[in-house]
Amino acid sequence: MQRLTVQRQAILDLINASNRHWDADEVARALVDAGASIGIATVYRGLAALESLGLIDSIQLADKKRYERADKAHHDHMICTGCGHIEEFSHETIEVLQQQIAAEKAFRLTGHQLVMFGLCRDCAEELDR
Amino acid sequence: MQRLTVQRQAILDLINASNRHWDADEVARALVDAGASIGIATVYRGLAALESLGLIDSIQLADKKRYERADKAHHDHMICTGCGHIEEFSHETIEVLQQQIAAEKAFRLTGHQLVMFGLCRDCAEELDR
DNA sequence: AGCGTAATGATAACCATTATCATTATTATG
DNA sequence: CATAATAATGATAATGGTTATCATTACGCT
Ligand SMILES: [Mn+2]
Ligand SMILES: [Mn+2]
Ligand SMILES: [Zn+2]
Ligand SMILES: [Zn+2]
Repeated sequence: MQRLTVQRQAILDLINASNRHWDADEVARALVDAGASIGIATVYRGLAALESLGLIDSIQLADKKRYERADKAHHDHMICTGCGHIEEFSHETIEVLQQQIAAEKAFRLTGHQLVMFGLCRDCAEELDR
Repeated sequence: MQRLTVQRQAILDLINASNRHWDADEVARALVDAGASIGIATVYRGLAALESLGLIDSIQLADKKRYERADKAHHDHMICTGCGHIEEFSHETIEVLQQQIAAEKAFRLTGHQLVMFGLCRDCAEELDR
């Protein structure tokens, strides 16, 4: 990315101003709703460009990729299969153990993604009721 | 699944006879190459049906779903981004810590997927050379 | 101002997966 | 056994997220 265009700045601002995990379509809709003019292809390219610079982070879910602010410490995700709510967590021991496992297998670790699935408190209660 | 048809039995046998992580297309091709007659739609349906019965397991990767034998103990995966090699591992402490984290957040945990990315020994050496 | 190049946006293409639907196979029933 | 009910198959269309194409526009620089 050589140019931080107005479109890319708008994407970055939108994501940085929230704690959500956005998919490309949500970003496009939010920007258009806010009066911006941006095509969906530009959103996809902008998200990829911003991520490659480390300005935003992403998680790859089963159906789609979701983007979030990069100015938070590394964390993993717990997703409610009932309502879609995403809870963040981090656990230093889990991180260290992963490095140990990689070392044992002679893997040069470059990244990881831990996603836990389940029901949030509300959805679990609703189900029990 | 009410009927374990010859097609579904063939899918199950193929997967059970290997340690690979198969995608739908690979399963279809392998069966056709082995002389079976099976359509790709039937493979997709068969894989889903077998999984829902717990007869096979799956991991959801970024681009596609991959299936494997279910008669192994639970494990997670480390994937080489160089050659695609998939290494399996399991770590009891990581499993327990996940349950603790879920309990703290009042999540009713139903599953998880931990994928580590990196370079296997061979690919790392190749890169250094 | 003019040139070189990166980015945009509409749209086509791609790819994995699911839906449709007529046909076939299997199971249940008389 | 014959036949009805229904589940599964397979060819193919459709879907949905994402990437590629390409003409046009915007930007940075001299
Ligand atoms: Mn997050
Ligand atoms: Mn495995
Ligand atoms: Zn929920
Ligand atoms: Zn490798």
